[in-house]
Amino acid sequence: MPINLSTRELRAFVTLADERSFTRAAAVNHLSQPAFSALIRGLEQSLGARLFDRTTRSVELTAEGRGFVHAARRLLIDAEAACDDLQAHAARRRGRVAIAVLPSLAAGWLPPLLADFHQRFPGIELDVADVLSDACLERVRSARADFALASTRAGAPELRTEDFCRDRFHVVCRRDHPLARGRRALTLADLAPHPIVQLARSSSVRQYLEAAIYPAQLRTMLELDQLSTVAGMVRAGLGITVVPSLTLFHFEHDELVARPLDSPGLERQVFVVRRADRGLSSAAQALYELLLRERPRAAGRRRQ
Amino acid sequence: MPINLSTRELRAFVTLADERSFTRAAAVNHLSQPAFSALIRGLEQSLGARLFDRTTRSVELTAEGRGFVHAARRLLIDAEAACDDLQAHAARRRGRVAIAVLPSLAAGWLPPLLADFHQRFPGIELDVADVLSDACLERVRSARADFALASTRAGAPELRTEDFCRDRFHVVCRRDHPLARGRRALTLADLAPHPIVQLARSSSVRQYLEAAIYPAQLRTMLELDQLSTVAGMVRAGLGITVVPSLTLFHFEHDELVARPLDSPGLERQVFVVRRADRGLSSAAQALYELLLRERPRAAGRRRQ
DNA sequence: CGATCTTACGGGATTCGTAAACATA
DNA sequence: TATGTTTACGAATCCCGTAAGATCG
Repeated sequence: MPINLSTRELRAFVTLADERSFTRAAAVNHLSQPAFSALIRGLEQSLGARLFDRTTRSVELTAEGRGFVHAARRLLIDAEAACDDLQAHAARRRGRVAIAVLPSLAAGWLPPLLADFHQRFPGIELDVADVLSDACLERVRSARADFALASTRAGAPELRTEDFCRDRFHVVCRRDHPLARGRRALTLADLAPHPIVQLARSSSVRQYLEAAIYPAQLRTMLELDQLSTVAGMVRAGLGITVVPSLTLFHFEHDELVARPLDSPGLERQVFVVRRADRGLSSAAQALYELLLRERPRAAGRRRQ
Repeated sequence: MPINLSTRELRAFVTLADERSFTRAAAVNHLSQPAFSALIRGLEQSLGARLFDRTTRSVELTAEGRGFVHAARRLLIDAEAACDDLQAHAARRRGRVAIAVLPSLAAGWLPPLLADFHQRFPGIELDVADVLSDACLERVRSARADFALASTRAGAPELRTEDFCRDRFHVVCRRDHPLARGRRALTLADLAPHPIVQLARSSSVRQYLEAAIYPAQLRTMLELDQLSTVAGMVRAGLGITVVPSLTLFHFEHDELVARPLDSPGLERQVFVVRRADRGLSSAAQALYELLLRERPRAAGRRRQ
């Protein structure tokens, strides 16, 4: 049967050691003097050791009590620090949120939302992993991320997947390009005659695109690694390109026009993935709700 | 109004985090399940933060609670260590006693008593300063010693002086020396014709002796620093010596005889000196009582 | 005699355990 | 339905504050 000990008792003990008077220490602790006396007596009794040598005129720590004071002070400080820390985390004054987000979302859509979040909760550390879908899932599974925005469902049973938004593909071309005229959505057939500037085969967007239109193929004329370079090439009139709508911010330029591309199955689904067995921290929950509230609505109509 | 927190609550919290079941955790804490549930609820309420996500089928820590577990475990360990330490000190299983004792007492009378003490309280560290009287008092005043056995009263008001024992002087000579015959106490007049082997003028014994017999003087023929050397000289027949009875153990030898020396005022008083404002530690009190119980009774009759 | 700690005691809040209600897999 | 948590409630306990008692300077 282990001992019981409360911070109230420790505080009483420490103040009595400081004040060396039951009357004053009782006042400090907002107790009547007899109640305070009983509190100290109870503490001594449960500890099994005298802490004070008291006569009616003087109250002094015993040698053993003198040693215990230091431990009591430290215990009080540690306990208060632990409570403060807990409360700060619960109140989102401190904490850390780690998320894993597809690069296409992380670059254009996410930054203003993170800025908003940081302004509302300046004490929260943020950790964004802008990695591909599988890496996103792995981060959540290994608890290195609180949740993820990925383009594949999670297979593991400890992960829970929910729909987040849909990402349509768009054709981007120069304003003076034949495809720039007209308002209706384009089809794969419309693209056939035109050479296309694409991302490298290693990119997930390219892989997704090719898988979605299979067995049809696009007329690739140039492969690049960075979307911003693709934009430059398209602006220079080297060709057109096809990209997910969430990356269109790379192509916002007067000389360029984006038109939606309609094709069966050519629509990338984005998911929210989180652990099924544990809830989100208070801070993570707040970011989660913000992102869900501000999620991309209709692909292609988003404006900077 | 600072928060209150008890080890009982922390233990309940930690066991629930471990067991992940109110029923099992309640059993561990020897409480009915509803009472245990109320305990946790009260803890969450006073902390102002949810600690567990509970459904009827599962109990899991919240993210904030997960952080608090570590702090709680450490707090429990620290609190228990502090209590154990206090109890060990009170029970004299641990601790430290520092005393300051006149060299004459420290060398002969003290050792067997310290051995006895150490056997009864093997966990108590002992620190004996075998220094002269003024240094003894200084050690107590500066709290480097719990108490002291000294030959001068303390002047400082924060020190309390009490009688400890009286130390008579003895004449030591060879068994074949003229002074060895007879049983009565000797007087200064008896010593006059005989050359004397003495300690150096810097020694307190020598100073005390000369002050006590002033204006009379002894016929010093040889001065030495160590009492054991004095003993050797006396055994070799170089002369006689005069020493406090408490140092007679240096002279216990078949060839030597000790006879008390009677002279007005020639009696060294030994005092116990301790701080007036604070009590002794439990361990120091035990040693204090042992030394008082075993203090040298009648000078000169003490046997090894 | 005055200041201060301890003891005595009645009232109120807290906490406990039993029993019933409620919720999920 | 079965397991496990929460709610309801009477009883025991604990704790507080007032008042009286004891003790030392």
